Amino acid sequence: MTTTPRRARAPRQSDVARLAGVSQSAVSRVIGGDTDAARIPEATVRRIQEAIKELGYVPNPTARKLRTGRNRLLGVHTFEAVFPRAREDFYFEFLLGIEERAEEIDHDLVLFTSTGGADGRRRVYRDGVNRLNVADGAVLLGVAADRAELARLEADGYPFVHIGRREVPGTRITCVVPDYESAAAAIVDRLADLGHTRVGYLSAGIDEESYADRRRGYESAVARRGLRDVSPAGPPGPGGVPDAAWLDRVADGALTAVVADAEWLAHPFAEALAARGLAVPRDVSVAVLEGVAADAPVRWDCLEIPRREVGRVAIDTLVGLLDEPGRDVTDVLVPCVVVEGETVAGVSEGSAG
Amino acid sequence: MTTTPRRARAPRQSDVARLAGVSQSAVSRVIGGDTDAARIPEATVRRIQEAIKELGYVPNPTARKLRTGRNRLLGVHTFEAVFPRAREDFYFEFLLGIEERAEEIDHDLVLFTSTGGADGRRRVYRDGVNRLNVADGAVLLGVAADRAELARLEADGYPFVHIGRREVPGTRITCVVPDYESAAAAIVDRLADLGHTRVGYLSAGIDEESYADRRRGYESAVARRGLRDVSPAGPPGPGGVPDAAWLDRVADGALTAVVADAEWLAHPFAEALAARGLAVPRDVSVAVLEGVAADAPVRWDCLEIPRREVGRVAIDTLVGLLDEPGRDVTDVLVPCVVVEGETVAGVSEGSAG
DNA sequence: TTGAAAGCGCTACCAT
DNA sequence: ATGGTAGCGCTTTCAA
Repeated sequence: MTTTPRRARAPRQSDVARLAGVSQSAVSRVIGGDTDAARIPEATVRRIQEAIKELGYVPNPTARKLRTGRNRLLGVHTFEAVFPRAREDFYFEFLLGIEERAEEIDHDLVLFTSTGGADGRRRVYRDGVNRLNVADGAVLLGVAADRAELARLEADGYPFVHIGRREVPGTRITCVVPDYESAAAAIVDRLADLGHTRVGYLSAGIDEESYADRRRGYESAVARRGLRDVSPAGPPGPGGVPDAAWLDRVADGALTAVVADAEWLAHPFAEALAARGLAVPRDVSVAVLEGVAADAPVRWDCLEIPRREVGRVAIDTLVGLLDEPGRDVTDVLVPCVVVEGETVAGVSEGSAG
Repeated sequence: MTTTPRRARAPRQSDVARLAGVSQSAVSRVIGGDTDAARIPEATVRRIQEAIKELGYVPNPTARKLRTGRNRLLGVHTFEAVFPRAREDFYFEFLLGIEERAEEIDHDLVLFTSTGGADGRRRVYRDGVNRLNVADGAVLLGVAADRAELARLEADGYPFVHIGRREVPGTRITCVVPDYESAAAAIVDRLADLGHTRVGYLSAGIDEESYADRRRGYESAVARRGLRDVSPAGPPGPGGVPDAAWLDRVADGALTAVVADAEWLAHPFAEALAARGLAVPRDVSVAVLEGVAADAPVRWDCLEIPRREVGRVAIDTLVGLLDEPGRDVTDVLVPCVVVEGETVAGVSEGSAG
């Protein structure tokens, strides 16, 4: 048995060319499948392919990338968590969609993992080096995206898309986002269809784009349907309990339906109602504007956030950006599904007014 | 406000050089920190750094890699599973160690994710292309490592280490492995120290290197300490229940201690003993040659597999390979800790003999 | 139909 | 101390 020397130099196109008795460019063309443009005779192609096989030649992706700017590598950068850990549920479905779609379109994925700061937050730029640059472009995700880094990436002309809306003043970044606005509006429409005319919005008070989207959808639908908005004035107290004065008004029949932008607001609200002798959905309907685990204690009417689809769309959007660098896409919306649960009902006679 | 043209060409060293009024190689030297070798005056260095800042220059890792063969990118390839899922995941602790160490030595990690086959198994080679090639080297893991791929990688001279021993005939692959052999021997030594002279080995019958390691450690220690080996003849029946005839001999006092190479063998064994009126560890001591969850129903005497440390060592070994391509490392052993539980005791008087 | 050669951005050698 | 330049492996234009 011949002992292969360890760490032998990898064969290059020129080696293949020499063995096949052709020029290096011929080899390149055969590998690139360019046999149409410059018709290479069957026989030559075969000779080259044999040489490739004999030498065990594999193209060098680095050289390819340097030359063409592409290497069919897409980066994925998450701004927090080491390997998907605490937020594993949050990321997981997105990642599945990303992977699934990348593979369908024959791209490889590169997951950038290293943190970079002692704070555990992940950075794109380390010592001024854009680590993502080895990939053709990247999908970024993370609730705590660093806006300065996004802005810099954008200024550097690095192609990327962000999952979740992120607005950075003076910058147009391409985002792929669940369409919370339409979903919130659809829920209000449903309430209106069921006869509700006085509704309220329970806000967690989170200052983030996706929550603004929900609120906007709610407000536009309330206006469009001519409903009366009877939302509490301020943010909830600790534990998500709403303002007591407002609760008393609700107990007096000030509204018949409430929309909460987080599940953890709905629970204390329902309990506060119960304490006042009201029941959900008999007296007040409640809908939640986010996804709720299937095994949750209460089957809230809620949203289903199409995480997987968002991941897939992110890949397609990114590749679109790569193929057409001129394009200026900003938001790509992915529809949410409204899930009917057990907490929304028609207006009961007693509370109609 | 000036509108930056989207997707502007990234600045190169030559741009910096022009702006600073120096040659491109001077720029390269400043960036490479080579100011010692070829003393560049303070003033020049500063001018160059200003130009770098003004232009927002960042080095191109692809070009770097093409030139030097290194880009401080280490690949991680897992042969199965999509994204590392839960904490309990087989991979998780290894990955933590890998990430931790890579970061300490200022390398970035690239997680190769895409499957490649319809079977869901991950491949290194796809259409003959070694996808790992963008990284300087890689750590591979996976219980179902494809030996053919390992052999090919090795033949191609690609630098990699494998976590867990994998033997491929005719090939010397570098493995980082928990030292099961020593650990198994240490456990037997402890049993011998406690007065046990007749012992048995419960094998799950898994045909894998790490199980062979355990058995070897057991057998060498048994021989060295002059113990009598009273192991069951064949593999366990369904459910891990050992051969009944052998159990009867155990009930007759044929041995006083047993070592199991999997936790799921220890349970049915203990139950079978109980059915025959024997107790663990009163009559028979039992040790498990693998890690056991801290919250397991029985606190077995067992091993603690240093997964995190294995990950760290894998990185160091890999980088060692990169720095000294000539070296021919094969197995790197990482010590296991023997965890004392409640299932091993000294030989009781009644069963001594 | 095929080959020669330029050049992607960088590092390092060899001049000055 | 600094600059010119070769060349990493590849794709692609231009000539032959």
